[in-house]
Amino acid sequence: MGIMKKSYITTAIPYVNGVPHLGHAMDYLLADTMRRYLVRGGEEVRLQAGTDEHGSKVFQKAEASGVPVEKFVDENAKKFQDFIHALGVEYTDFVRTTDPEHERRCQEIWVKLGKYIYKDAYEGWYCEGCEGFVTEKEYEENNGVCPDHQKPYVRLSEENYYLRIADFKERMRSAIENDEMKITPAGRKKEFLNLLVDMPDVSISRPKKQLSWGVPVPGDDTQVMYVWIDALANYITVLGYPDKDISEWWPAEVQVIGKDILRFHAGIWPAILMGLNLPLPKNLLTHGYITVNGEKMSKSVGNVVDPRVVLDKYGVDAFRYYFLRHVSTMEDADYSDEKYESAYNELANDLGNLVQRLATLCVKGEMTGQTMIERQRDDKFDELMGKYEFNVAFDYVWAKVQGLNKKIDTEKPWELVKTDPEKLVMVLDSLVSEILGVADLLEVFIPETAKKIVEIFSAEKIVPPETSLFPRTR
RNA sequence: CGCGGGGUAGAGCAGUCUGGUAGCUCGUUUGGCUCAUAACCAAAAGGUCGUUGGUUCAAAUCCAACCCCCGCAACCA
Repeated sequence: MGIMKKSYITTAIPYVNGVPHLGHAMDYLLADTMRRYLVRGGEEVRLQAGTDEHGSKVFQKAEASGVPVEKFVDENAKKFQDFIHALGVEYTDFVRTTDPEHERRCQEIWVKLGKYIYKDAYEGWYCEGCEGFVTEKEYEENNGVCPDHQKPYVRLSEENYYLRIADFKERMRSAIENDEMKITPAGRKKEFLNLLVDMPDVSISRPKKQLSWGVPVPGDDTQVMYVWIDALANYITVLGYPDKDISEWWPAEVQVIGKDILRFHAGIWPAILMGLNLPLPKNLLTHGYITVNGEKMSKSVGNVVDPRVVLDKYGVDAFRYYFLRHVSTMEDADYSDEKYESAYNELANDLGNLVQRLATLCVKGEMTGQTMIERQRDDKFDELMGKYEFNVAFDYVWAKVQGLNKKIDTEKPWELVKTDPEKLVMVLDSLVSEILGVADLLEVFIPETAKKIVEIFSAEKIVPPETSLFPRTR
């Protein structure tokens, strides 16, 4: 056996301003599915997760709730960690941007990027009440007066540090075009390449008086890092950069992101990496949004679905089943309670019932369990997983589940019990071996259930589970 | 003339890049089965593929024009 191949997978780090969201769940599920798939193929995989904890919004929110900001972010980081665990997602590394090690490493990265950073003035409309700038569009919509403070905006200019994106544009474009850094799906790649043409240099700091809760800019007491370097660098600081040689793990095999943050991960992040002379990630896997009953989730409409509530409804594997099979890996997709329930019924009817009936038949045939001796290669499955079409791959596995139900009907083992005990054993033997093969594939998507199936059909004596895998709810 | 996504069976979708008998899941109807969770299996019904025109032996697919729906300020992934 040679040395195990090593792969690194990352998830976007959520801003701890809010609570876990269905979008975060997609990040974690996709990354975890890929991780399980690679591990199944014999690779050693590190999966990063983390939280983005700086910024004035977090600071203000902590103040408003009367909690010290350190405690506030501790509590919120914990919420996300609990959530990730509840999803059955197993990360190997967790990074918090307020971790002193991360902060120190960010400062070192800033220094290394020195020659691509310059200072310039930002000029815009500013509200003295909000202590913040507004966009030109907001200015026009509010007719030049801040609606919160009834004060007219003033034209103000402030000093910011900028990262010179222009220096890297050409290399970024070619890396994306020739899939050196592959953006999936292809449509988003095109979309971003268009966007890249006009991409301006990016402001990477704020005056300290405006943004106190953040990483100080090295060598300038008056400035604090704005989100970009602080947040994006997490992917490598968690590996130990720049203290450690990270070439074992970096470049990442895949970085999972939502479609809204593609521009930062395809535009700013590669600039940082190039500035540090580090290779670009091999893949950016971009997923869509989840809508609810066909509508965009929004706090003001009040239709935000709390994933933790959904999770509690039928358990973690039902959740994973829905969001990995019935939600397109890359495109937007819809959630509704009705659809969720109907998906649960599929689990119960197709898979739960299959396990139940096959185990019962095995009792009649007095079957002993099998251990899987050799994993079968499955080219079709590998092809789909390789394209990150997880939902299609899941469909493909599900067809195997349905195929087993068909096979039982065709072979009629319950008749063989009376007529042909020898053939019965043969038939059941092959069914057991096939269901173990299916369970092996299912482990990638619904690990808890897969494990139960393996336990049942590899036991010394096969018996149906005491409680069915997915009990009916109505 | 802003940008993007979409319009295929009652519902949700695939197929469009690379033209060749229109497919999947759910639902509906009928039948089968009784090992199983009112499950499972089989068969059937159901579509002028948004509209119009063009290219072609052949168009859901390629080309052109048009119509309709949904996103694109902020909270928010």
